Amino acid sequence: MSKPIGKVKDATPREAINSAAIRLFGAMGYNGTTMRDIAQEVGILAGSLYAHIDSKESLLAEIVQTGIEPYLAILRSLDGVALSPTEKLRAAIVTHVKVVAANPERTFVVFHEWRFLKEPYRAKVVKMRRRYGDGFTKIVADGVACGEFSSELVLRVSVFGILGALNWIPEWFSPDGPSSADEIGNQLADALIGGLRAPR
Amino acid sequence: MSKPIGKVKDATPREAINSAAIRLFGAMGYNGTTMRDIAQEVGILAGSLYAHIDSKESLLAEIVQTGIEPYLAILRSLDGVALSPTEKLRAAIVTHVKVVAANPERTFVVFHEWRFLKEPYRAKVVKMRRRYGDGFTKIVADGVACGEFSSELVLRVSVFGILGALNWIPEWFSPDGPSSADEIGNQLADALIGGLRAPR
DNA sequence: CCTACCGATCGGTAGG
DNA sequence: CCTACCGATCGGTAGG
Repeated sequence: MSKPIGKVKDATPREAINSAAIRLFGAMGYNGTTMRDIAQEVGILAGSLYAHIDSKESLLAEIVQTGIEPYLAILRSLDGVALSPTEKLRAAIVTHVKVVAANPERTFVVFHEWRFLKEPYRAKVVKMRRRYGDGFTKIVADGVACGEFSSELVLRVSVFGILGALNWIPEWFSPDGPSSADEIGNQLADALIGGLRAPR
Repeated sequence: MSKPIGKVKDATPREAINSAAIRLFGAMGYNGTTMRDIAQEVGILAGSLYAHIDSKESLLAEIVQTGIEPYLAILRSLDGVALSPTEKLRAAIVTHVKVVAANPERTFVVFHEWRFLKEPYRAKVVKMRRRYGDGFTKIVADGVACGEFSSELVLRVSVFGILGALNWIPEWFSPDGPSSADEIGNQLADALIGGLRAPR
């Protein structure tokens, strides 16, 4: 009945190292994971890792960059498609969740550990993240006032949606930004409560 | 014109250590910060820190626990108050954002670094986090189908709200959970797109 | 709060 | 992929 937790499809040593690193970076953080931890998970000695990778940081960089790719692919697949902004936004959200679900651990590393990359890598990742945010911005901007709306309340997801939006605030909030905390709070409340309204 | 970045109100050595640790844990992560980093920021030597704190981990624990407190206070202040669920949810969201704005760095540490705490501390923090989530759940459950709805679109905040909800998914998603990725995606889309609907 | 230091462990390498 | 090891740095302590 218990699922065979698997490195099942780690065909190459490099793949085994990648998936071990994803697991460990996710569970203990990049800086909390040692090369010896990774080596043990793979079943080799620490020094032997360097036959397959250049450095710990390049390993993280590869995981993060490859991990963002499918998200950027979502936007590419929707670009120029004949859908209303509402339909596009729904498609982007639904597909995003599917990509998360296909590999939650990798995604966790992508969104939490990228910031420990140093400069050659960091700039590249920052650009990719910005491109993703810009894609959503464009869809929303395109559809400021069109389409239909229907809300089916589902408690669990709604609450996680609210908490996600709230807990993400420290990632983008700036005291020097254009909106006060009060304005932001009310705008978020509008956006999030809107989704909870029962259809009449 | 440049603001005086200040440890201005670090009256005691312990307060200076706390605020230095908050800055550094936020910028470089708990495991990426050394006691020597903190000591340097405070202006003393590493060993001298231990005249004021017990350990690196207890320092993080104190920051995280104290940092969650004002969030739990939001729920306490709303408990038993005569407001509709819609009003309560708005109040909770708005106040949450104000607490973030009052100390974004501390909040960043609270939501990102708590997971590096080990067991005596960790259980306590997990319980506090759960209590906060439960508070929102109760408000939402209380108001499943009542109140009015009005949406004022503000691009920036809406997009960050959407990305926050999405980027938070890996924190709670489980392949063994009650909903498929597709169900979750559509429920999130309902909730988030609802807030973008132009009022008619 | 400093001097002086500790055992442990880190990322990484040379040379097979 | 292993043996054997490196310089650096880690969290923390003893004794003032």
